[in-house]
Amino acid sequence: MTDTQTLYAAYSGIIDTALGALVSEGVLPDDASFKNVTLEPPRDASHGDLATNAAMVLAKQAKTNPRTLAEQIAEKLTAADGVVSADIAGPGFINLRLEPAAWLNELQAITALGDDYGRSTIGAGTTVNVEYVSANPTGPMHMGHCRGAVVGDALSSLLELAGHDVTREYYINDAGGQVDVLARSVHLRYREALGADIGAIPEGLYPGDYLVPVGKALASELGDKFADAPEDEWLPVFRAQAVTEMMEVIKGDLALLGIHHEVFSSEAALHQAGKPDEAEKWLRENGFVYDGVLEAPKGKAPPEDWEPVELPLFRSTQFGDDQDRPIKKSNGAWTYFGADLAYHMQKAEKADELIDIWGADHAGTVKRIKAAVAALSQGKGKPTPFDVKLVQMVQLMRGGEPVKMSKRSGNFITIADMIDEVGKDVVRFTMLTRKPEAQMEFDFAKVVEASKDNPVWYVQYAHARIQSTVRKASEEESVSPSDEALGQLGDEELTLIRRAAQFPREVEAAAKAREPHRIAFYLYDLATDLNAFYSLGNTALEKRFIVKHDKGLSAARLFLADAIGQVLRNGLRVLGVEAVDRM
RNA sequence: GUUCCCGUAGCUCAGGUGGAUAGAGCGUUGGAUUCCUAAUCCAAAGGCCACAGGUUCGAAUCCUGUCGGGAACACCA
Repeated sequence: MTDTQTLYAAYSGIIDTALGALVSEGVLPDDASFKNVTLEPPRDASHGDLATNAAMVLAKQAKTNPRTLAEQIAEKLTAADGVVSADIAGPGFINLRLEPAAWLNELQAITALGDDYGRSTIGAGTTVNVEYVSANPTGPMHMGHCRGAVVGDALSSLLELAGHDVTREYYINDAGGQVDVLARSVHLRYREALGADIGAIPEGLYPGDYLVPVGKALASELGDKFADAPEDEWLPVFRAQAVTEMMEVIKGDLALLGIHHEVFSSEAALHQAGKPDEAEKWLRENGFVYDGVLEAPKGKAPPEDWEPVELPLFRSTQFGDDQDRPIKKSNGAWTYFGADLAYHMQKAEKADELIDIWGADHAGTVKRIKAAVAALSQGKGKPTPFDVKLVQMVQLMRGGEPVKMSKRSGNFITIADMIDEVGKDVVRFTMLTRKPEAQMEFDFAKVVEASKDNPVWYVQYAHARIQSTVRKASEEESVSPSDEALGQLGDEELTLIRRAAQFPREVEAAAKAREPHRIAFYLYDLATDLNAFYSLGNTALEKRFIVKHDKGLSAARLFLADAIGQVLRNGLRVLGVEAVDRM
């Protein structure tokens, strides 16, 4: 092996070669598909080093039964380099036993590849646009935005590691009614800054103190020329200014989380560029948009002012939606959906694939936007895969009690508050310790606990332990180990190496499934193995990483420790969590 | 009423797009330290994978229905 190749990649290749040989021998058909063939650790380590389901998956295509095919595959595999034996077990699994050096090579691969260990090419350089956060620019980020932000960012990093070219994008909703409300709220603060007595903030405006400085800035910049002017004179000015200020606030909050988007797209700019009109024109020509009358809302009392009106409707029912959806309002303005549809068309022009991360409260709009992307991208001859990931609610707790929040008074828990209290790493890691589509609790007391019950702490602790050990080593112990020394590593070390070797597979599986949380769980398992091995040294001095009077063995163990540390770092980097050296 | 998500050990959760005997942590019980970081480790007990059907060599995983929990059902964003 001249190239540095990871173990699973190498043996996947060997299996492909064996299967290829069977194709040329006519055992398997020429058009056999190997796509469901997997190579994985056997259920029980005593079965061997690697297991493949190839025979079971391909039996049908070979028109034979799994065990017969398994024998033919096993024969080829036994002859392969580095394979000691290939046994058939259960319904047709093939268990491979490897020469011990195979695993030791993996350690060398980890060290040689360093930060690139785990990097994959399955993404094949395709471009993926991940849109996440996209919080309305009306105030600081609060708790509700946090999970989607972290999941989107970790997913982006994961896809990059898996070989995709990722664009992180933020959609600024700066065109709807809520930014007018923002502008009015700022105007009030502006008058306040000029000395007016504004009294209580009226119902329907944003009451938060964070607008006070914006008002002050505008007062000193503009003087009092808009203090008593009619609204239509100052509204555009205040709106633009307020959105700019709020985006600065939001970018600051995101930076606290370690998140940086490459692209910020403005809804207002989209309108100015006439994108929604373009989209509508195309959709009408192709029969996806027609003028029609909406049905009254079902299942609950219709709004008092509801009356049937003819609107331009998008045929989302063709794609499984309950009803067709309006792209324009009766006053002629675009609906959010109308603009969003054009926005996705714009994104699809620049990327091979789109992913949106949304809060679960938007679940009801998934069908229509997926329908729109399907209609537009297929129609334009470039079908673009598009996935919407919904992140469920986070319930904030403190010592088992729900944290009360009142959005009305502007007294909500901001992301800045959270990070201030528990730190960025804790927030990020904790958000990734549950699959996103399940609801979760975030307990301020629990997440800072220093115990095995707290995954963030536990994983960082494992890394700090390794670093501490490495620091303790003498110069002769810190050298590259000889082959003989590496050969002294036994079963207990192998358990650890086996787990480490899973990392590249874990990255690929997580990337394919678009599930960054798997990396968090993997790291926890790796940390468990590390701590288990480390503890052996508490009762048996000869099992420590650093063994007195045995420089060779110490060098081999330290080499192992270093490799595990490298894998922990690589995984934590995907999650955007610091790998600390001391705790 | 409709749509979406969830239902796995007493509790909190994993479970690699169908594979071998169902996995962790907490809690319970019993152990381990001349410690390179014990904020740790080892072991035991604990399961009708909500329920009922279906698909096939094989289902916690896929399909249908039922029951529970959550969320959303504007021309709002």
